[in-house]
Amino acid sequence: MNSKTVPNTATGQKASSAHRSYEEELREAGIRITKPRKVILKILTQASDHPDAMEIFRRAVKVDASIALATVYRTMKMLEDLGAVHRHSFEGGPARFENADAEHHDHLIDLDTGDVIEFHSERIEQLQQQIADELGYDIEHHRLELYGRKRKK
Amino acid sequence: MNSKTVPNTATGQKASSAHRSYEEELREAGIRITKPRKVILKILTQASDHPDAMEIFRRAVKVDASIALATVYRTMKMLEDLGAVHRHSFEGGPARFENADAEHHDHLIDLDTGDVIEFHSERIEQLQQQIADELGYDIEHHRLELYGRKRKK
DNA sequence: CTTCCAGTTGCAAACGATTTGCATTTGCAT
DNA sequence: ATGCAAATGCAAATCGTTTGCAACTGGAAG
Ligand SMILES: [Mn+2]
Ligand SMILES: [Mn+2]
Ligand SMILES: [Zn+2]
Ligand SMILES: [Zn+2]
Repeated sequence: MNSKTVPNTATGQKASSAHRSYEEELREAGIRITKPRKVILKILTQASDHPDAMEIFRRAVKVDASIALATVYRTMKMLEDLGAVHRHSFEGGPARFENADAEHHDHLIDLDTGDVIEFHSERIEQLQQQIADELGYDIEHHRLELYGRKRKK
Repeated sequence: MNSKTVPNTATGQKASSAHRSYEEELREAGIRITKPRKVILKILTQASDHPDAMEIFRRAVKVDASIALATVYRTMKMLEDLGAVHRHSFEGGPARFENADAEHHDHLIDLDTGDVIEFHSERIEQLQQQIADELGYDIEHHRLELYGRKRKK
C-alpha cells in the first residue's frame, strides 16, 4: 500500500523547460557550456532509463562523432559533484546515472532483463532513520536495492 | 601416526563460528584443501571485520609469504560460489567479504572511519518483501546500506 | 609408501571501468 | 575580435579483478 513506481520524466524530444535545466545549473555554477556538454545534457534530459557512461557515449556519438568517452566520464563526474545527477553502482556493473531532481526513490533490478524499477517506501525511510538514530549516526545517504525476477505465474 | 580423521576440536583458539567449518564445507563439496586455502580459511574464520581481498592477502602473507594475490581472489570466488562467504561492494570501493553463516543483516558504513556496523530490521525486511510482491517480483537478494557519520552533538 | 594426474598454484599479462597527462582547441569575458 | 583559463581528444595510466600457462601438489589408487 505504500510502494509505488515513480513515473519518469518526459518522453519524446522535449528539449528543455520543465524543471531547472542542466544548462541553467552549469551557468549558475560558472561552468562552461561546451558543445560536447550540450549533447550529453540533452541525452540525460531525454533519458528515461538509467544509462551507464558507455551508453551515454553511444548516444552522444550519434549526434557528434567527435565526442570522446573521457569527456562523458568527466561530464558525469562534474554533474555528480554539482548534484545534478545521481550515480548508482548496481551489483558490480558499471556506474549508471539518472537525473537528480526526481523524488528520492530506491530500485528493484530485474536480474533477467537488467531493467530498473523504481519504488519508494516512506515507512522504510523512517525505519532507516530510526535505526541510524539508535546507533548514534547521521545518515548522509543510503542505498536500497532489491534484486529479483518476475514472479513466475 | 595418523589415525583416521582426528576430530578437529577447538585448538584452544577462539573458534568464533559454532557452525560447520570452512574445511568441512570444502571437503563436502569435493574441493581440495590446499596449503594456501588453509591459510585463507583460517584468516576468514578469525576475522571479525569485513576485509577486502588485499587485506586478506596481507594477513595471509604474514603466515605464508609465497601466497599470491590471485589465489586469494580465486579462493574468495570459490567460497562465494559455495555460499560460504558473502561479497559486499560498498560505495565504489573493492569488494569486502564476510562469513556467510551469520544471520542476515544489513550495514551502516561510517564515512569517516570506514567502520562497518551491522544492524537488522525485521520490519524493513517485511516491507521489502511486500513491495516486491506488489511489483510482481520474487526477490533473490537485496542490499541496504546506510552511509553516515557519528552524530556530532 | 609410491605413483599419478586433475586440480591448484604463482606469475605475469589481460581485463573492464574509469581516470589522468598533455598538447591542442574553444567558450566567453573583456 | 582577442586572450587565456577551461575543456577537449587521445593515449597512456590506474585500480580491482580475472585469466593463460607452465610448474606444482593433494589425496585417491595401487
Ligand atoms: Mn532511479
Ligand atoms: Mn556484515
Ligand atoms: Zn530510499
Ligand atoms: Zn536486509
